Amino acid sequence: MNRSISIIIKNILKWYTHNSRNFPWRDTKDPYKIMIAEFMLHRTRAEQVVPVYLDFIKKYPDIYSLADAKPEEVKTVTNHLGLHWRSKHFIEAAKYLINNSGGKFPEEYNALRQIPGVGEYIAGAILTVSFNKPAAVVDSNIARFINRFWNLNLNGEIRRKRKIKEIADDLFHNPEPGKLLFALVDFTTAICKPGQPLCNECPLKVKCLYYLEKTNEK
DNA sequence: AACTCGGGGAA
DNA sequence: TTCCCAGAGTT
Repeated sequence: MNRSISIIIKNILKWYTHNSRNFPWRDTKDPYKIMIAEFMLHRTRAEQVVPVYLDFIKKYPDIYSLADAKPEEVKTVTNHLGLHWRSKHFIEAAKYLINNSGGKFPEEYNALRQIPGVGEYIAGAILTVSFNKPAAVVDSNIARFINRFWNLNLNGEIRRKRKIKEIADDLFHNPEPGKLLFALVDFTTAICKPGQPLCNECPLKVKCLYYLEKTNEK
């Protein structure tokens, strides 16, 4: 691990101890609950997901109760959150896990990706949060942070580009990858946010190439 | 690589 | 009013 990576992790985790947000899916390592939360969090504000998530978990506390659910009742989730194509993933994922892995979540990336609706991000979230395994987890916020901090100057769907994934791989190769994910998401929502980032409040600015370039141009 | 999906809060 | 949110599937 190179030196700047370890400094970033240290500072982000330190920032997180004073600035963490509380969400119900952060109180658990249950991969089922992590998956449900992440299904709901697709392009959707976390605050908007909270009541829907709590209601859903109360109604379907585990894989088996969800597998027996009525599709029209599960659809109330996307009635509230939009992106209706997601609604089929809930029951399909539960049935897939029961039929293919005895109702248990696999603990490796390629196997997780076979679950309906589980893409690169959710697979990584489950690995890091539930199983404490290193895996690159790149959402739009983390991609933006990486793009800025190393001044990569990438455009378009930067989240899926190789350079971003390589750096994310280094970042998440640490003892607390799940905690780092939550910390990075909060940090990139509050400080290194889209539009104008709050560089004055950023604990990483002295190392950030975006900040250094910006301040040099003045 | 580019496009689409969507209700809803924030600017 | 516009913008865009803890992405994934498809073309």
